[in-house]
Amino acid sequence: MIQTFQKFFYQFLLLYRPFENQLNALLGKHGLYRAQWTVLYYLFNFGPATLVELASYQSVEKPTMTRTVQRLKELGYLEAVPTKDKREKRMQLTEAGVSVYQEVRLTIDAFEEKIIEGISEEEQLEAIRLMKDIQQKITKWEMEM
Amino acid sequence: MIQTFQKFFYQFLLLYRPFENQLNALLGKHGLYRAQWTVLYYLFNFGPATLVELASYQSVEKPTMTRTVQRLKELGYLEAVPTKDKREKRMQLTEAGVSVYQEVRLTIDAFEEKIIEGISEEEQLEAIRLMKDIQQKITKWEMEM
DNA sequence: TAAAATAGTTAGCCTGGGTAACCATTTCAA
DNA sequence: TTGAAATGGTTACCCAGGCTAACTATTTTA
Repeated sequence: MIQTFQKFFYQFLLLYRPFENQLNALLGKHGLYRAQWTVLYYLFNFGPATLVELASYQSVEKPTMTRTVQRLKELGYLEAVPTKDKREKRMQLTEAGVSVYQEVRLTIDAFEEKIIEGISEEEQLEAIRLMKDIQQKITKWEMEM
Repeated sequence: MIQTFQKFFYQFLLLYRPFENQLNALLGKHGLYRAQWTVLYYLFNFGPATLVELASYQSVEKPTMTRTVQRLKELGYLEAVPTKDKREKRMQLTEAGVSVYQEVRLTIDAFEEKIIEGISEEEQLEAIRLMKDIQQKITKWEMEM
């Protein structure tokens, strides 16, 4: 007998691929990729962050984030902000970074608005809550393992 | 101003990585990966399918699915069923495939049940409907591009 | 103050996406 | 009815973006 939660997670996986494909297609026009985009999103909305903060927030390992950040730095979208602790590198968006984010945001907005059409704000908020909840439970599970 | 739908899709991306990480960790104990697991899931629940059907359902290209299917065949979990059309290869689970699916299912169930704890069946069904809806809209968007 | 912890990097691996080009077979239209 | 187009599948090869292991530099702590 097929359980509802099994369907739920299968559908989650099914949705991911076409979403990422289209996202990358749109980002590609600006020379960006998903992994870079989520870093821009984070820095634009939450302000400066260290590599460890970014890696932990996005659930990837430090070397993965090092590479993503390096690419964004090469593109001129990121710069270091000096801190007391000489080990850490706190990063923030450059002017170019802010303006490329805002420009790309328009393209992505058009896409996201289109595909979420017909779903009320309440439902969206409810879904966000649900996803956050699951994510927290995964973190808890990881710690217990 | 940060929009609700922007948050929604960012949270979606944020949830994907830790979920896939844990899924792969559990599957790894049985020598499997996410891409293979979703094929087992499909064949177990929906019965035999051709490569094109699988690829289209999971939104990947044919060569990607060819590779995934080949690995499952090497593991002895898949076999071809003869059809009229000599071009196509319709695949189904072998006995070993069925029993490995059922065995692994237990591990995954334990994980999925734990992390969806506290979310009612109604909410889950609602979320499934929502994700299916978005997926359809992405397909529509792709066709219009 | 020496050892442990933390921030970040480099090197090298692997999964699993993709495209291009191809073969075999089937379908369709002139 | 048959030649062209469409379809199912494969091979070869490229690339993003995950990972671990091992390292350096700095800070914290016992």
